[in-house]
Amino acid sequence: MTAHSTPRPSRRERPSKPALTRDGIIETAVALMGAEGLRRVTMRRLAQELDTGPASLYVYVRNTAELHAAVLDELLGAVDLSPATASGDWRDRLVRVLTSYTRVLFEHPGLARSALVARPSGDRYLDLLDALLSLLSEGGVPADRAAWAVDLLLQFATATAAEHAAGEKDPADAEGEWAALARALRGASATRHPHVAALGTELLSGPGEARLNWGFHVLINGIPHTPRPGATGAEATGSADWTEPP
Amino acid sequence: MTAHSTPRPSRRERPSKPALTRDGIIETAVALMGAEGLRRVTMRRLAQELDTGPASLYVYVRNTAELHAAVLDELLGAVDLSPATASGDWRDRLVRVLTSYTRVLFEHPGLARSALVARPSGDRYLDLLDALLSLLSEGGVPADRAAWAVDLLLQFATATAAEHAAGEKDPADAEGEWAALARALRGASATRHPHVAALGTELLSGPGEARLNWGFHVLINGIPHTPRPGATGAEATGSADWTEPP
DNA sequence: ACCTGAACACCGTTCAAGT
DNA sequence: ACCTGAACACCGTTCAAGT
Repeated sequence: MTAHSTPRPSRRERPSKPALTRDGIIETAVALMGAEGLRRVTMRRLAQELDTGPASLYVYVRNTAELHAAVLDELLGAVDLSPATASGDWRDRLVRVLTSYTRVLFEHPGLARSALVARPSGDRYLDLLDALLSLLSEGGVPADRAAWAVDLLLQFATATAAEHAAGEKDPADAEGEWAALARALRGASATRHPHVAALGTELLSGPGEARLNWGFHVLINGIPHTPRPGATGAEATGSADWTEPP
Repeated sequence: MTAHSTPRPSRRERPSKPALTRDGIIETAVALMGAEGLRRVTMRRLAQELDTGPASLYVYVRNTAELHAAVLDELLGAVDLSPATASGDWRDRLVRVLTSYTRVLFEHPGLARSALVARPSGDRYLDLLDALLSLLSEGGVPADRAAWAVDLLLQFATATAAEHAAGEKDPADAEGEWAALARALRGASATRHPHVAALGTELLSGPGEARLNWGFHVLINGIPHTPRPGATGAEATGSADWTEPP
């Protein structure tokens, strides 16, 4: 029996226990999230899964926020970036990539919440940034503006997914919140809140997908019309010119 | 001594202990947040402040999310809505109201985080909605579009404030996250991530205020150019026309 | 040098049992 | 009817002490 054929000595209780490395920890975290949801991906529960104490994880991961960011970066591998190199209108393809990103986050809204605060910075995230920047560049968006635009687009997608984090655990809670807002809107006083009263629950209307799509298009239509302040020396006397012909 | 001049009997330990009512609880929560920050506004800590057990609070408040939403609504009283009824370009005045809203949230980014998931639905929030809707109406934005636009504008402002929730406790954490992303961007491979590499930390550049302002203007410029799908019978064969002349 | 048991200082929420 | 003590089932993070 040669060395290469020797199965590595398995630990007593779990033959396939992953090695305690950063990658192993994150891999286990992803699996745990798939099995039990993000809210079970805690330092303690994860340590338990790895047959160790929570303190051990702090050797490889700074804190819970960093752990979640790493998990998200892993998940970002599922985003479809192929439209970036396909043919067709750049705007449509931009929306396709962003929609794919949003769909991935919708699966784990809690992760979207974390992403707003602790952004991922791994390879998958850079892949996504690069794809979006290449589409904006193709669309003739100046580089300085694209740098800000990519943030704006991702922030909108992320925030939209994060909104669904309500009642990830208990759907009754989410319903309660929604119902409270709907009640408030329906009951709006025509004298104190005339515009709200006139619209009523129209303010909450429409399928989420249509609103998401509309939002993407508002941004994509607005970006070419909105130069960065001072970009071409227009800031002058304090109040920049915030519009520009297409 | 008549009844109206009789001071109400004070409880032994805290003469000015607020009554245990919903309003009293929320008032105390606001004070506690001012004194110790949002992360101390927990059911347990709040109960302690009110000299009772946490279970008592559940008679008046459904859960922690609802508590935070109520606190936020209270805070929204500080938003300056006066530009809504002032004179001048409606776009500028819209930005002024939104900037005031964002400034209030910046003081308590954790609350902005909650707001993305559990929106407030109190009077202050309706006041804000109505002010924004009146400005959009003044700008000639069709009502159905304004209903979605107001959401989009507030979501952007809220998400921007929420991003600052990183390191609300320990500034070192926030620095760590930011540094990690900056390192990743600077170290981007020119072959795998050419666009990211070309921009580098330009992606993180600029004062937050300028980016916020730019974002508002992108939205405000995009909204008049982007009809809601099917609004005027244009949806036809599945792919709506997502642009419109100003 | 590397790792971790045990502790510190907390959480949200529920419910049986009191008044 | 209204309220709550006590319990249940957890948290993140640190650090002294082990190997």
